Amino acid sequence: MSSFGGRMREYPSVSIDRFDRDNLRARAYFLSHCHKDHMKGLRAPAMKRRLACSLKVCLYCSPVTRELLLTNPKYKFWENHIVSLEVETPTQISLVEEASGEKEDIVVTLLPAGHCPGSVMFLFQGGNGTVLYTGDFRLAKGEAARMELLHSGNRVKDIQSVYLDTTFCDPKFYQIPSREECMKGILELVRSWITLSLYHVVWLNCKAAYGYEYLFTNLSEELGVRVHVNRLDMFKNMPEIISHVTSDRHTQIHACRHPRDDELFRGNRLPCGMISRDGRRLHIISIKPSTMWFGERTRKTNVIARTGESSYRACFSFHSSYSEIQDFLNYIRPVNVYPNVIPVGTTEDKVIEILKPSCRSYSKNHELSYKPLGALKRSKAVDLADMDGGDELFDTELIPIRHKIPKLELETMQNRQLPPENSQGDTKETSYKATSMPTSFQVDFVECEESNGEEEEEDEDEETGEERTQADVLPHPVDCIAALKDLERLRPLEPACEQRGAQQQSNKELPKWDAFFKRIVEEPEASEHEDCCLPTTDSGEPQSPYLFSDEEEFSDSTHISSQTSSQSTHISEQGSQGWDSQVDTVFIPSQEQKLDFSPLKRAEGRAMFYTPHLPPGENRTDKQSCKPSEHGTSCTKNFNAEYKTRAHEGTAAVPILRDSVQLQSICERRSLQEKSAALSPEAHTGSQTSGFEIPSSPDTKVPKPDKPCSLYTALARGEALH
DNA sequence: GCGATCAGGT
DNA sequence: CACACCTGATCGC
Repeated sequence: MSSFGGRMREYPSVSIDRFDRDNLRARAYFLSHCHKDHMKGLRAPAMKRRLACSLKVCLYCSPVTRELLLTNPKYKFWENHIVSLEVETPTQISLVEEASGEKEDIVVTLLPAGHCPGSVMFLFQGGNGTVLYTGDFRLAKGEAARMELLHSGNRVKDIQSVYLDTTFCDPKFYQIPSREECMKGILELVRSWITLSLYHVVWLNCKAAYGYEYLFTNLSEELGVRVHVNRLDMFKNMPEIISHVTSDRHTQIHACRHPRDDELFRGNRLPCGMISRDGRRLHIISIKPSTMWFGERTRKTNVIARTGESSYRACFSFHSSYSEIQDFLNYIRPVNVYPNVIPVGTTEDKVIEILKPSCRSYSKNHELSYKPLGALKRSKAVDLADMDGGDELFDTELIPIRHKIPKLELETMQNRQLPPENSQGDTKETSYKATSMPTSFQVDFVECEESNGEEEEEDEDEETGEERTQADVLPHPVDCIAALKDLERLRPLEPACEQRGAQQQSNKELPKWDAFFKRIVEEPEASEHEDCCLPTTDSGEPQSPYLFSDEEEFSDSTHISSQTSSQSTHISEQGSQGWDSQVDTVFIPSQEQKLDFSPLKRAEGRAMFYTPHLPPGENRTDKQSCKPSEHGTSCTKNFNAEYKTRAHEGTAAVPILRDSVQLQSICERRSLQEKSAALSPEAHTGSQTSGFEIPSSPDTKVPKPDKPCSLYTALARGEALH
């Protein structure tokens, strides 16, 4: 639960996700998502009075959040004060103190947070530096690297502070199966049950909260069975969701609720009271989404656990795991980090201890005590975030600290079998691995991900720190626009790709100095892409016996392995649902495309319920107009057409225009990428494994591809497994 | 009567 | 485990 007080140190005149007490005096409000613990005070009488006395004060949120909020009559009084901002569209906001007329301009950018429909992070840029408020988030490893707007040019922005969702910032939540893994497990369980007969029904025992929608839509899409829910009016303007849920009880998948639903279930009844049309007895199983995690020493097991004759738990998390948080923060490397959540059982100090090594402020203060291995030192490097516009001199002489991984390129890497767009089919695997790369890149990358050793870099920082800060600060709208012009600047794709490849290798080749300090199981950055991701098997580090223990996570449960989901979960930008299928550049078998929950992809047009109102150029409409045969121009046209300055009545929110030439280059690049994908569709269905591959224990056999389904079926029937 | 807070539940 | 929510009791206005 968020304990964020509502205000950031850098921009105290705005309040985020808290609307009581001092926050009542804020010049502007921001809501990251529609969960009650982030809406404290939002419908209080004090806030009602505040709005009644001000024509100008506004609540900024994503279009989906606005929709969800205003569907609830209790929040209707906000209607004329809500400004929805498009995701991934930098927007200038004037913060005016109404009494004095004092004014401060900031630029805010909403970034997809992957927590629930409409959830976003807020990136603020202004006179006091760049700060990121994550709200609640679930981002897979590498997703920060794919967010264009966290970067300037090819590098991550110089971020002063991150206000971070630390819900699972505890090593005991080291790893949580990916969305894809969890979805896959649930899908197969549901499929195995409801295909037994029309009287076999599943009850998804979901909490009353937004965030399960992708579960419903994917089940519905895969199985052709809509999900019964109590209410669906809030989705009336979200066709991607509403087409997969129903108010008709006569369906085999239910996510409806009742105050005594558990009790009803024990009596073999559904919360909605549905019985079969002919009076025959229903066979109901319940699946309760729960966060199952795998601590650093815990052997990975399953995403589904049987907890009773007709009861299952399915792994499901709205929040990033410990290792996902680390990955995120290590990529951003802010100067400061402030936890939004102090999990029970831990303290703020402990959380900060964990996060500090990922912060530059800490690295500076502690660099002398952390010089364990000279070989791992980074070569001279300066983070020129936000300074690179035209600084080619620096670009050639200095090695950026953290490279953006071009979105499409990263996807390529995650798919592993896919070559860079310009390489050829047969040699694709070797072509990128064998590509030479500068040593400095290797060194750089090792440090980016593996260490907190910042000595050399920070030495450099000391000298240039001021300029860096200055460069990142956007004190004036004109400067903002100038800086933002670089947002989409794209560098040749190969280096980042190679870096990643090389990093995967260097993970294995270089000493793991981290292990000298903490007995943490190191997670190879590339583990999501490894066939076997037992974290420590590739290091010389002594193995914890627990790692290979056959101890089960759940003492009295039948397990369903998630090995079924070892195939690619990558989905190209061409989706398969509804509107997507009409696009003439669909290359991927639909089966492959449906299980993807990357917020980035959502933001790109598979946004569906998360970000249905997409920024121009990122959405399906643009994709459609961006066919390979006509790449470039049409996109640019769309961009320009849609990027009109849009002044909100009574507000000063203005989307920042982007450079159309750069936008065109993006379109062209994406089109090329699509072409490339089209040429090698088999690559998408290759042997890529997701991050949650389960290693076999010595006495187990790996089932054949068709086996898991029969396992699920047997489990669903309650049969014993052997 | 309403809201804030807390305890207890899922 | 913890989440995000609900209900009910209590208190203050």
